[in-house]
Amino acid sequence: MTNIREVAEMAGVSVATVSRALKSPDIVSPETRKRVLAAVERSGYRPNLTAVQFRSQRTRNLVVLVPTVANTFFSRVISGIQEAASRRGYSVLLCNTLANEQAERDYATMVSNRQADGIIQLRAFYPFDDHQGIDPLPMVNACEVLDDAPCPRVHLDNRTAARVMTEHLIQLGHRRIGMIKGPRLSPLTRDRLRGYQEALEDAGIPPDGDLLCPGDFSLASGYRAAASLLEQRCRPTAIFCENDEMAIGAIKRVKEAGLRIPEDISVAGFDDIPFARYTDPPITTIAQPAEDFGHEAVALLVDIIEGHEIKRDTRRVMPFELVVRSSTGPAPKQE
Amino acid sequence: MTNIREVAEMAGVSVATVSRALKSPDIVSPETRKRVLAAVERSGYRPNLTAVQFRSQRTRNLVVLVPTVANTFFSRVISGIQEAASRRGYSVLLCNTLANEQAERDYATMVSNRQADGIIQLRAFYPFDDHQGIDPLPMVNACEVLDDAPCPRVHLDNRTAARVMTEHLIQLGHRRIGMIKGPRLSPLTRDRLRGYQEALEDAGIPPDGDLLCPGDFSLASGYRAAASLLEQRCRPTAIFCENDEMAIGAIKRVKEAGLRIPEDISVAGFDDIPFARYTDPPITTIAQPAEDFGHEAVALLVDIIEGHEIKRDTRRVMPFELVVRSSTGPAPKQE
DNA sequence: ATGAAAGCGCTAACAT
DNA sequence: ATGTTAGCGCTTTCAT
Repeated sequence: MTNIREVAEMAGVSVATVSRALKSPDIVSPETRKRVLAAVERSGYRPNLTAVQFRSQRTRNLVVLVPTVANTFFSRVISGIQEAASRRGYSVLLCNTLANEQAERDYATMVSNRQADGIIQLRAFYPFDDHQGIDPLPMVNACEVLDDAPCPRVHLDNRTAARVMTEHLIQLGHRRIGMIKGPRLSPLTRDRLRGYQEALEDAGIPPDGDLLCPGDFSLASGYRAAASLLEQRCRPTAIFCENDEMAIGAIKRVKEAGLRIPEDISVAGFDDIPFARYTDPPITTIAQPAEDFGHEAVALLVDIIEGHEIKRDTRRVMPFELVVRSSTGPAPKQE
Repeated sequence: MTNIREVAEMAGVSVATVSRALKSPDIVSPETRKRVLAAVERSGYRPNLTAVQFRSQRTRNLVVLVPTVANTFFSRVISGIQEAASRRGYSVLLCNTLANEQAERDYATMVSNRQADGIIQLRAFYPFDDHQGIDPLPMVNACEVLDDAPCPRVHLDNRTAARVMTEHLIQLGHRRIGMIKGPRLSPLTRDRLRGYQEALEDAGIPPDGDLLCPGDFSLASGYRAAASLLEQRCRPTAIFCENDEMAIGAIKRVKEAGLRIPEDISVAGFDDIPFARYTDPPITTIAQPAEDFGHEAVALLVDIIEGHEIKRDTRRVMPFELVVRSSTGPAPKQE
């Protein structure tokens, strides 16, 4: 493997000149530059990136912590992150953490180990044991955000979005609206639940704990939760699921019970994943600008890394959109 | 940020001893080791990974080129890769290439730049401009493989799998079997097509080009292709899709045409993604051990990196399984 | 515009 | 068992 010294010898210049010809071509005379470039070409020289990173104390790598890449919403966010990162000259190290806190901490050490310049966490967990002497902390929290993260956040107004969906259902005449929730401890679940409760309250509908079912964002959990909702003596006429996967699971269960959607029961989702318009019936859901979450997160993180003043409590609240399809309809007449 | 010298001073030893106490604790006296560890603890010292990598000429990073992480099959492969890699002490740099050859070449330079020790390519494209002096080439090609890749391969016997699926359909009495193909130039598409054709031939069914529809593995392309298949004056009684996403698209279109599945027309997929059992009806498909593709690829790649003798033409052919659900059924009676 | 040289933090060969 | 030291390849002062 050719190194910079060999190129310098070939071109008859010093290593410093080779370095300059490559990094800041304008401060090198055109003629010298040409000779250097020729030598680079001829020798097949490639700068040793580990040496560059070591020397310059910058890796131009970004660590992204994602609970699971096997999720159509996150994979869109990731695409957005990669696009924005490469536009700014950064590579991304994608880490599938399966929501494992230890794995997240381990990956976060890549930053304190200088293997990466910053970190984007897509889950509500703070992976640094402490600041480890790094300040400002090169981290951005996006999608599912921590209430007290010591770093900028990019997120949806989940409360309002859930409220809008619930109001849509109420407007259709539903009064018994079941909810299939996400994981217990997630702030996202808490906010969506709050929005749902507020909408009910505003409409004067008394809350009913029996209508709340736990889920974990998986297809199977939606299926199971729907089963328990349908068993109730006075079953809901609508089910609001905290994501589309669970809505798909719920739809399957509802159909197996011989009920029609939306005539007998409405089902709503959240996220607007590509599959949502291919189900039977297509799912009414909340669309989020997934790629833009990635763009924003990268923009903020790179600003931090490059030393721009970014306040710790910066927030970007992304817009959402209610997408009405045919899985929701008027509440059935009272029997 | 503390460095090794400061730790050495704190512990009253040389930097070499600190390095040894951390890397090979057994060759350092217990007492010294204790003092070093205490100093490390007290100072919050973390080895500078870029320095370690630079010095040791090894990064313990693996580059993974994936056409799109937004794919339930690939994301399982990725999970398998990450699991196997971390078990062996490697990190993975996941690169979403969107099947862009230039992006793949760019990422491949991370290996020649020594930012990574090896590369796993999940697509049938060879991303190195030449061997760039590296030999044996630290690359493994998995999932969709190149016929003439100069490196080990991990793949399915796509031809046989497609043949098995087609035979399943033929056994159900189908004679007009449409096929929704993947992208034109993919070897995977070619092999699955071949298996389909062979099964027809064996059954004495003459080939009919009109039954072949192009697709691109997306939901939308399955929908479109099914539309064109249904328009034919003598439409197929079964449609075999080269992946489950296209099958889901096709199912939607078939239902919109007022046809019942499988009574009027059967639809089969490939991959057995999680959604496949949640569609209405659930999809008959070919299951692949996605995570195992990742495990195998990592095992081979690490062997190459660590200098074990691995033949260039090594192949691992992974098993598949026909999963019969209810989207396929007996061919309708002739009218 | 160019060169000489220091040094980033670490590992490993060599010396003790 | 421990210390001394060279040097990995590069960038970047500081001279010229």
